[in-house]
Amino acid sequence: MSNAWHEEMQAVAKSGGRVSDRDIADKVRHAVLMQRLPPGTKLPEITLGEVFGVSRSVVRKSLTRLASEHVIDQRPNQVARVRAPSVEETRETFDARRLVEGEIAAQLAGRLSPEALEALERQADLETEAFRGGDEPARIEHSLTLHHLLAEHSPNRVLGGMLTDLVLRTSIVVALYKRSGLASCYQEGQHGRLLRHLASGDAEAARGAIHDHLNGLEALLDLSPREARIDLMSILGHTPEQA
Amino acid sequence: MSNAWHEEMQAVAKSGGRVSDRDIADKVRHAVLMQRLPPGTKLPEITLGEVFGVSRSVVRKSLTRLASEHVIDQRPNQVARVRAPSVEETRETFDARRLVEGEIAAQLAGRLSPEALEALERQADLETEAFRGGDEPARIEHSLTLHHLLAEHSPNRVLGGMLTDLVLRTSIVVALYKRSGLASCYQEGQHGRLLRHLASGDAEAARGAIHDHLNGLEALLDLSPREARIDLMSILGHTPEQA
DNA sequence: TCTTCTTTTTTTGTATACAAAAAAAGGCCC
DNA sequence: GGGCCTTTTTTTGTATACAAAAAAAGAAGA
Repeated sequence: MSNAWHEEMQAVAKSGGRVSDRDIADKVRHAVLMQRLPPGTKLPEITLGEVFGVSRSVVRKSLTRLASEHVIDQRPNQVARVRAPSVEETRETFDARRLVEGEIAAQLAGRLSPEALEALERQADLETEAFRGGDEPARIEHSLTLHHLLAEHSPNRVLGGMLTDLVLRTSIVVALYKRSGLASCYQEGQHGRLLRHLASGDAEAARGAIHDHLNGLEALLDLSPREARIDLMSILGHTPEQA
Repeated sequence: MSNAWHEEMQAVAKSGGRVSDRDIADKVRHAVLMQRLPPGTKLPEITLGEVFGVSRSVVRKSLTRLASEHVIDQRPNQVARVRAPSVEETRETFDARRLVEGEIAAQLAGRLSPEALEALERQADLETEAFRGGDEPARIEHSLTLHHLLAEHSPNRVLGGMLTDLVLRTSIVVALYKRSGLASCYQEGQHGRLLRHLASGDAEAARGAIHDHLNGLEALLDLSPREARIDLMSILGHTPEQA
């Protein structure tokens, strides 16, 4: 294991107390989201267990969980690796999320309690603040929370669960394919516009706001010729961060 | 463990050779789908292991898998049980499936290869045959296969995966809430109509066919006052098939 | 007879040991 | 130097043992 990886994992491990499989999954997921564990990174059970101070049994459960969330790849008799979604899958993920989140926004329009709306607005404000302050990790967190709130408030819990999954998967591919020069994916006023339509109760306008928001986000990605590079990377087993 | 349950599981166990976690999950899922393991049924790890001839390690993995598919409920320190989706969740599942499968059908219209179309038609014919022959389990299998084929052929693999999940969940609630007098949920000519629109390339007609098909199916269910009964059952831990 | 508390049994959570498979390293020949 | 085979090491798959929690059974009292 390389030093960088090990140190990252040490930092990621819970300071004290017992850790559950959920804790480990949370930490690893977050590290992937924050691009501290790049695609292809190996996640051996023993190492993970040592870092978090638990045995393989617990680690195994968390890995299974992460695999079902499409965060890692888990093939029989092989070490789990951080997944590298292709550009094709990226487009498909956005497509699916437009459909699902658009529908949820439409269903939610005009049916949100004042408290829920206020909570959403608070998140939007926090995101803007973090952007103005140049704290991109915080901005991402706040943006994610906003969309997760949307999923939670969905009257249809099944659709809501699907959105939670899609928000995670989109975040991963955004982190992966963001144009290199780009400092932030913040889109001025977009969340505000969505919230206005949700409050006023215009379902189709809310759906449209979601579509525009996601189209804008997808447009900030570099989805051109990397395809081949990524595929070769995973096929040849070339891992960037460790031997 | 009651005799009925144990015998059912014996029957369900693979005849010979080693069994993987996937095998066990497949068998249990199928038994749930065929209503041979009613909601609330306990699935203790040791018993399952004994029946399939493997240790708890393997069983645990299969249970985790089934939980992520929403087939069973798995709470900390409690035995896994076959899930009993509420009527509310049933409606939400249908709603979600209408959205996703409708979109897939629309995207697929006019884009299916002749071979794919032929395979779909073969499944529809097999279903009709099984219905005419009065073999309901076989009819269900063929109907399921048809929708799974649709999911597989989806150009959007992410949406396809979501549909696979939703088809399973719908089947479970159909088995659970089917009106008691009803012999079959077969809907004359519906699959044929869908396939015609898929072949002719009329996207909105294909979407409409899916909507009608699912609405018709939902209408065959008894979604009235049981809500309370089911909830009490799971809350009070009253299990029908075993002590 | 019903309730409540205690004791026993069952069942899951976690760690660990050993076998099998895959990956890596080393040595060999060209 | 580069490719190929053998050996070693690493890593996962599975079974099992023991502790902790939950469920069930039993006993005592009203």
